[in-house]
Amino acid sequence: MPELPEVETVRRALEKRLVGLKVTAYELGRPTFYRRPPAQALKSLVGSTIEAVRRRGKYLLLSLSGKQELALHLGMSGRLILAKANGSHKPHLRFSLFIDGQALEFHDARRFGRVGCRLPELGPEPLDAAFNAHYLRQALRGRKAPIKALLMDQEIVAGIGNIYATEALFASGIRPDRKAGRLSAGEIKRLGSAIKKILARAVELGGSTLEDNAYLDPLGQPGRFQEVISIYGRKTDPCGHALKATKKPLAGRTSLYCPVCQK
DNA sequence: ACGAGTACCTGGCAGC
DNA sequence: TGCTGCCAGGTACTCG
Repeated sequence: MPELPEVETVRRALEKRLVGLKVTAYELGRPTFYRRPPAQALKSLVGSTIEAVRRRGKYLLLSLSGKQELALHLGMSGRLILAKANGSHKPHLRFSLFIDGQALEFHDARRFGRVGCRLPELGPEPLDAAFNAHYLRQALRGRKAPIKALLMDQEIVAGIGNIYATEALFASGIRPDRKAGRLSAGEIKRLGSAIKKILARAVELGGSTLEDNAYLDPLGQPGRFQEVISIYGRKTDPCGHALKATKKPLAGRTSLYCPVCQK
């Protein structure tokens, strides 16, 4: 599932291959009713040059000449693929941008992705200095929601989803259903550092590609963070303890933890 | 303001 | 084997 490390990996690949090139055409995939890509927004890009590829949280931003910007969210199954410009016609292709002999294709089986969307309010980037123990303490103060739900709240910190929230809580020894406002200063400090460490490592390894292959980079390469994942999608933790799921889902998500290592 | 719950979509898989 | 039904996920919405 694309979270910050996966989107950042996509960003780097596109930046390397697309900056300075011109959009020559676009094409919509098979018509759909649910979240149809806005043809107008794509059309207005034709003739513009890609000046930068940026990222904010899980959003990818194509900055083009003429102050144009196209925001993309991959949802859970969205995939950006760089292909030869003759264009493929896979069933889940939603649109293609033709860029100097290449095609940038947006495929999205489950159609949770968004194109040409406006960015919502987003909290700090977790790898920036502004995201630190002090900030996190302020943000969690008095909150009664489970800590995992707040880690996945994009207004508190941008870019974390189920995989990295699960891993960060395991690494800092905190149960996902603890009330956020009840964490000690020490726990918050550990949690903040764990988030930074895990996300930075995941970016280095090119993100996580789980068994379902939901995520592949624009050249079709899988990430390697799944090789060092401690508990997400596993049955036992690295010590061999059987993992448990919380009784209630948190923020609507099943939540895995180690009943021995997480307090 | 906050927390909980739900709809949206569809491939894949468990269970019959 | 073939079917049904449920689950996964992020966001935006509603409701209390």
